[in-house]
Amino acid sequence: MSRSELSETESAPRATLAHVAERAGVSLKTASRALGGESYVSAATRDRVLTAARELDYQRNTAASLLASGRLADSIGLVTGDFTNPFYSALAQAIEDEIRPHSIHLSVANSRESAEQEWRIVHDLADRQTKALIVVSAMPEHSAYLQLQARGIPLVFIDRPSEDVDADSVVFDNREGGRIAARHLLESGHSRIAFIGDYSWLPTFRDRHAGMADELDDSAASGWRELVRADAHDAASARRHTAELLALPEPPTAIVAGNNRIMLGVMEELTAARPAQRPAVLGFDDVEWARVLGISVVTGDVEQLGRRAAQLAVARLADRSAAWEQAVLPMQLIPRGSAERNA
Amino acid sequence: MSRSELSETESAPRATLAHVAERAGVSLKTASRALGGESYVSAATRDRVLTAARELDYQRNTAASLLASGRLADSIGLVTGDFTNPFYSALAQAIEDEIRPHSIHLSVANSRESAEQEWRIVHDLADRQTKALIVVSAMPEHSAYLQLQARGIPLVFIDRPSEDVDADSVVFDNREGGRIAARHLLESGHSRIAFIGDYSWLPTFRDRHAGMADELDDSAASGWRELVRADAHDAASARRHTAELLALPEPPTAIVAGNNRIMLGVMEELTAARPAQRPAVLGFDDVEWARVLGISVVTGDVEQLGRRAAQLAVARLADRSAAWEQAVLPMQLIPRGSAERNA
DNA sequence: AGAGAATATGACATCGCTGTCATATATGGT
DNA sequence: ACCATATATGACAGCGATGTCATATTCTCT
Repeated sequence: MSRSELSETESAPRATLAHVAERAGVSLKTASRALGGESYVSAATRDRVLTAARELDYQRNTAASLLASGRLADSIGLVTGDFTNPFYSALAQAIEDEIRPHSIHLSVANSRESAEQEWRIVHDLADRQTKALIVVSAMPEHSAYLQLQARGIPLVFIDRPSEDVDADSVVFDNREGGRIAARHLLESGHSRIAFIGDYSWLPTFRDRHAGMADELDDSAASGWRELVRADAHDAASARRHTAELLALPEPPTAIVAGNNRIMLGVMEELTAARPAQRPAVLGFDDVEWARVLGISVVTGDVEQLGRRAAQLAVARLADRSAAWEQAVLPMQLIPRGSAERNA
Repeated sequence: MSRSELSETESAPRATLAHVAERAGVSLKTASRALGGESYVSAATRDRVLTAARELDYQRNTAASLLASGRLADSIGLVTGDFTNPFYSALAQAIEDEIRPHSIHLSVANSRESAEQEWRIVHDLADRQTKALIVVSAMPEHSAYLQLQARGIPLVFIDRPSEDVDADSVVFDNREGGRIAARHLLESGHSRIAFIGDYSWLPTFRDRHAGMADELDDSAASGWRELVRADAHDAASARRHTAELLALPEPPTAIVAGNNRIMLGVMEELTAARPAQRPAVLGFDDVEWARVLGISVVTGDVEQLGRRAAQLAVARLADRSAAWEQAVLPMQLIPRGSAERNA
């Protein structure tokens, strides 16, 4: 560590409070008071300090400030796939709403659904100011997270639970969601039901798929498994899958879209292709435009999902001896007509 | 400041590295190495330290860590209205993409379009670790930001410029956007053109409105000013305005929606009300569902908007002597058919 | 005018951690 | 065996700010 001489050289890389104080001709503490907006500083002095600070391009060193004042800059990190996905941004909103009253900040970072990127980000966050992490993980297995836990950083898996690491998690009851979707379509008289889903290794995909199987395997729509398409995380690939399904000799009469990205792709294709027999559509995740388009969806309360995760993270910060909590939130059907059409 | 005795009392409020080291029977530095993942620590020692850390619920004090290591935890704060608005979340995404390579973090906070809340948030961010602020301001005037600048915190106004504070800003050319919208509708043969806009004090509203005036006041649609409705920031109020416009003796043949929230409200009302003469719709801001619904929009490149703002903030961090920059990005029409219908 | 409060300012230790440098022990090659 | 490396560990100072406490310097108000 190099010794700083406080000499009045012309090119100081970073001005420190000492420089400002020297320039303003006051003590360190007085300068601190002026910059910090404390009382008991005369107007003249304050002005001199502020001017000196401006002239020197002074920026308070937050780390030093926090350390000295004992305040700890709590900040929670949120790692999701991509904020252009309204599911994730709604999550961020809910979490921020929940933690602001605790005066905890939210740092966001996006993995773009890449495991490597996720790992890099998580490390970066952990190395810096983040006190706890809330993660929608794009990693198939999570043993790497063990070292974070060992470092004492609370971890909350959200939307996608971890199967190999003990940690708090908040998820929807996706299996039941799958059943609800299947039941609704069966009741609407569909017998050729397709499912376009996420990455097949995702717990959300697997659970929703399993739930549908619960209802469909022994039903009038028992041939459904031939109509399952997976690994469509973005709208473009969902669109391709849709086109493919529509081109089948006997196309599905109903399509279940595994998430809102997929729902978007399906709708884009249906809009563009205008098939003679427009299949019914049932989506997972609710989004604002589903209302406008009258698309029925199976969804959970995303705000709750986020808030619950934030609560767990905050609680962990205070007491990490508590037992892991696995919160499971219900899903429900919001019928809007799209799944009943053309039954 | 209280003196810590390092006594082996049972209820330590926060374990410090010294406690961990003591418990593991190693020096401070060795404990630091083990926790920090440095090399040159034997496996046995590392285990002992990690165990001690876990037992004591140790959390590294980030402020101290950053201070000692000289790293500065750069973090930029983004203040927007509400992340459920895809415009804002797209902005966040773009900013995050831009600053991550600089290993700067993004802290997000939402004002919910309340000036007071914005002020509270901004202060909070400034008091903590945030090095620079990017703000979509909900404040009609910004003199309050002067003290932040005096404190040396770079400020970038985004989407909504400030008229009273000198700072960097990045905005769209909204006036030209208004002209483009008006021209397009005129060319499509409309003569009763309505405009439902944001809060009337917003620069975005005023500029778009002015741009429309440029084209419409002396045109076939010169009566348009009677069909202007303002202060509809959310979908619900936009919906009410739409209903009102549709109920006029001579309803508009085209509606311009001042932003994506408003566009949503307009579409909801049109879907629900199914008017005999469905007016053409032209929106500001592009959103994913506008494609599906075939809604023509006037928009700028939101990703550029965010990236540019982030670049300015980052540049400011390095050199705050540069002149203020006012970046203005172009807007363009994306025709999708909705504005030409029923002309 | 003088006592007591309010206002201004400074000296100094200290927050909790990591960088530097010194030292000690293990390992390996010849 | 012996010296050169590689591996492990610790002592200590110092990061840049703020809290505490002491000390001056005004202001009141009798």
